[in-house]
Amino acid sequence: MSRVKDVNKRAVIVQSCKGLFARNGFVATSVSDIVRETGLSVGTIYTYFKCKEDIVRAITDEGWAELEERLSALLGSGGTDTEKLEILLHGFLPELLQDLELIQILLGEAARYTRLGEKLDRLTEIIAGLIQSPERRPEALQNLPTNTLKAGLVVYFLGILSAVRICRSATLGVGEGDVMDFVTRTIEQSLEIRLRKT
Amino acid sequence: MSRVKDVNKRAVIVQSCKGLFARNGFVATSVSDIVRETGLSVGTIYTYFKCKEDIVRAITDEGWAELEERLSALLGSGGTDTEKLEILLHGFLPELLQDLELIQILLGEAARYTRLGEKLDRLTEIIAGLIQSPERRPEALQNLPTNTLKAGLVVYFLGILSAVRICRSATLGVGEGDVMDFVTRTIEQSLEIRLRKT
Amino acid sequence: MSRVKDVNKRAVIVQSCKGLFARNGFVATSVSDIVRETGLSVGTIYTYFKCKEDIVRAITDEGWAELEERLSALLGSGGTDTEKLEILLHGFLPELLQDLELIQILLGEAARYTRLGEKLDRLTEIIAGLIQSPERRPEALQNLPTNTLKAGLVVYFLGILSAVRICRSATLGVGEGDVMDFVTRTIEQSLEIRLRKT
Amino acid sequence: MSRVKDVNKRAVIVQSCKGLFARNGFVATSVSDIVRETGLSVGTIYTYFKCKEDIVRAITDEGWAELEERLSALLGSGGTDTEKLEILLHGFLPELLQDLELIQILLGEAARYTRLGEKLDRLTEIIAGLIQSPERRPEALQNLPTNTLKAGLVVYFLGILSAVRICRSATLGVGEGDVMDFVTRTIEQSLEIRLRKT
DNA sequence: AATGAATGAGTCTTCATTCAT
DNA sequence: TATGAATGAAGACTCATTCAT
Repeated sequence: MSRVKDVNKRAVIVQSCKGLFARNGFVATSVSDIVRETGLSVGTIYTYFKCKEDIVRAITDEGWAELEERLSALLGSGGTDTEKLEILLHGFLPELLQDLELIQILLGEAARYTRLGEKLDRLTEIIAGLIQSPERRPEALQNLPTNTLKAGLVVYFLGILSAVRICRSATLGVGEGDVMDFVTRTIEQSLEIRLRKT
Repeated sequence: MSRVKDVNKRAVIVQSCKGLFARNGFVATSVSDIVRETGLSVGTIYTYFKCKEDIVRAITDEGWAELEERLSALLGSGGTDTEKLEILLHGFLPELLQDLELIQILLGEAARYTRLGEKLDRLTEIIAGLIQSPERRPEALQNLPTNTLKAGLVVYFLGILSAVRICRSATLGVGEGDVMDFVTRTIEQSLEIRLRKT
Repeated sequence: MSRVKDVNKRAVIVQSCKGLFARNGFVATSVSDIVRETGLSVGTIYTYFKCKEDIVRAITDEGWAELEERLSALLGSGGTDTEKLEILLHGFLPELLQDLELIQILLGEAARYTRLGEKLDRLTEIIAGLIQSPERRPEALQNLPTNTLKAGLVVYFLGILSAVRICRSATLGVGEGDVMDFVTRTIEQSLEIRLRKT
Repeated sequence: MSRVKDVNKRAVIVQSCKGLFARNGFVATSVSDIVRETGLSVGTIYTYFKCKEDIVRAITDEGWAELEERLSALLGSGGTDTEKLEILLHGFLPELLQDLELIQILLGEAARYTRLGEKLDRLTEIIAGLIQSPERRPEALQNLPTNTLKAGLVVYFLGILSAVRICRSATLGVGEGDVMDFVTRTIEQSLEIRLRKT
């Protein structure tokens, strides 16, 4: 038997590329950058991925899948909708923001290679279901056409991610904390609930 | 006696590159793409810009300056704050969304070459001033720490732009109209005003 | 106790490569093409042959040896020279043309790796001996310097093979049947014999 | 104005590649071989040809066109058919054999990129017309079906070229002179004419 | 000012071959 | 013996930029 395909090496590639792509962009990252960063040989990169594009796809698909898993784990654990929203805000969102590299890639040029539309669709579906559940009272939300609600979720979601992304990379007079602060207030107000502080 | 640099040609380059960069990304656009699109020669491109980066910078700096000008023109014309907000929503925002190419570039990889942070700072400054003016009643807004408000504006601003951008490029179950619908409702509700329909 | 090198596997490699080399050329055929075609592993290929060149050499050497064997078998069976010529034309030549892959390789780039000269020498020797035998009458042939005769045989031989090769790969207004027709007529006429039809 | 596309450089490339392709084959010749041989830079190669294949095509198409021109020039000058055949044998054929590199390429792998079929068709058309003209007496030829005649011409043509090609590259007990000797005799005999010696 | 040929470092990818298992 | 992961040189081709004209 030959040496066996090493899960570690694949992971090293994915991990290095995540940083590289997030920092420099997908197109601007060369295979030799990847070679330098991973310490592997060119040939080895190509035994694990058949082309550069496949690496971004792996990063975003796997990253997103992990995210969705974590989300359903969090939401599947039962509890009232309010509790779930709390979990969403204080459990999921920070975790998501942790993985800014993934976001950077997802929202960057890689959008060309990733089915970002589908991914967002699935996510808004889940959250819209949660928010519009009969348990939730605010009339405003109940009467909102589903598509408008979804659009809102997308605006919020992308807005938060973009804002945090910009906060970190550009010199902006506003920080990540401010963004979270704003988000918390908005949710509390629009859903007429009170969430505990972080 | 030398001919004078031709403003037209510069404009052709800027205009063509705007489309090119928005569509294909900055790095992925080659100078020969630019040559093809403009119908000019390589040499001519380099007569007007000393390198590719300078073209993006011109696009975003000039584009943004124009945006800001338009904004102050709109807001400087007097009127109550509510009227100004209406103008913001129905005059400025659609105009901005018109120039999706600029947005695409601004939020894309070019962020590296553009001082996006500064630009956002200036914009939020203007709008925050408007919203927090004594004339506006909602306590919620009045009591909001300025930084939180600014963060909110950034979230909204980037969220709207990103959402519209994604709507157009990806297949998302939600359209541009839904986004605008959501935005209008949100402003009305949070500012406790009623805006006329588009 | 080690397993013995498997004659079958070697044959599979030779056979697959024959097709591959004939179809795509030697240089243009990659080892991974061979792996795909044979269903064997790279390592196994290298167990049976120490390099790619050795495979062409095996194909052409063994192929040619087989050809020569068949030829001497046909000619050794006795009979008049005219009968032998008939056998040559109707027995050997079609059989040879059957193996167009071998020809393709022999006349193609692989000529670099194969001692084609020697092989031709041996073949023309045999046929020249046959044609110039005292039993053959045509003065023209009898008086022909041996080298001229041999040159003629080479011209015919290569001409026929090349013509058939081209007929099959290019769109030529002339077919394999026409070539055979021509050859038969020529032999009949120059040797003043009458050969039965195919 | 910029430096003007240099016909010389194009010619240098074509000439160098002709040698390279003939000697080493098309696939086996790398662009860096071409760079080394021509003394030009990679980039320059690509300003004159958009890919490697285009170089072979240029070589074979232009080479063949030149050949055809020369042929019609020779044949168009009037004279009896016998004189024309003499010209063909002593004027055209040696000239053709001079350009062995072209032949090498034409008959080699490049056949894949070159419309060799068409080229042969045109050539045999011309010669067949010449041979079958009413002026020519030998019944044998007059009664020959045109396709058989053409096949014969192809066999002879390819046979001669291949034979000479092999003579020069391989160690064969037979030389180019023998080939020419054979060809002369064959033509004299089959056309019942007497050609002057070289 | 305008042109576009020239450049060679750099692009992604494939190659034949080796060798640990 | 059989395997196929590992390797890095080499493959064809493109790039942004320069500069002679």
